[in-house]
Amino acid sequence: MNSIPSTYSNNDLWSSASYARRYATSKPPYSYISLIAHAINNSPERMCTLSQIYQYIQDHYAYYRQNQQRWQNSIRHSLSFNDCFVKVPRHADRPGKGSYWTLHPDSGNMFENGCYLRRQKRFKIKDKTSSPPTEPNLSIKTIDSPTLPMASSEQYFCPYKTEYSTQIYDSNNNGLHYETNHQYLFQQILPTDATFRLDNLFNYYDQTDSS
DNA sequence: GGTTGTTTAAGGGCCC
DNA sequence: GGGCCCTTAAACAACC
Repeated sequence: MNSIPSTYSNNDLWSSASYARRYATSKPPYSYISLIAHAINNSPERMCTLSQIYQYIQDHYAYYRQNQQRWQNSIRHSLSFNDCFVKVPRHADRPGKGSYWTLHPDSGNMFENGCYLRRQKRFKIKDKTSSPPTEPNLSIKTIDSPTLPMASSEQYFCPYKTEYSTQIYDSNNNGLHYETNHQYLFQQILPTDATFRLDNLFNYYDQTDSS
């Protein structure tokens, strides 16, 4: 990885065409986890499909327009392997391939030490079957729904799907029977939420391909 | 058949 | 040195 010359400020870093050409194809100093997180955070609904994550990374970093099979496999592995990424089922109104991916609300700022290549500590969910975690700046909304509602004006996070049985009396058939239902718990992100902002640090790299 | 998602394994690098 | 994190590769299943 080529280092950034100290003679350049962030503002004029990419104003040099030759510099941009030289560094646009070098590997960005971010781990796949930070790239995925940034793609998610920069999406309007703070959730992305896998293909949207691919697209975001390729759009912003020329380096990832090559050897796609290699890094895309790594992206998929990162999404599955890391608890900080949560899979969100597609809404029935939005048919298509693959689920949406979002950040676990408790993952917070995983790169608060300023290093985007290696986290201080990997985020892990202690007990995946327990109730959703809470944070002071989050409010919990409980919605009875078999599918995930996609609200455009509100941000929903973290679909904790639970299954429960309801006792139903049907006089026409055999009386009592049980019906299995699903319920989702959502964490709604309030406007004051400011977790995981990588914007500043990503700024100069985001400009690489606009040249 | 291609894409998506999961899992396992190995190797390199960083930190205590 | 050991533990942890990250990357890469690969195999496989499920889905569209």
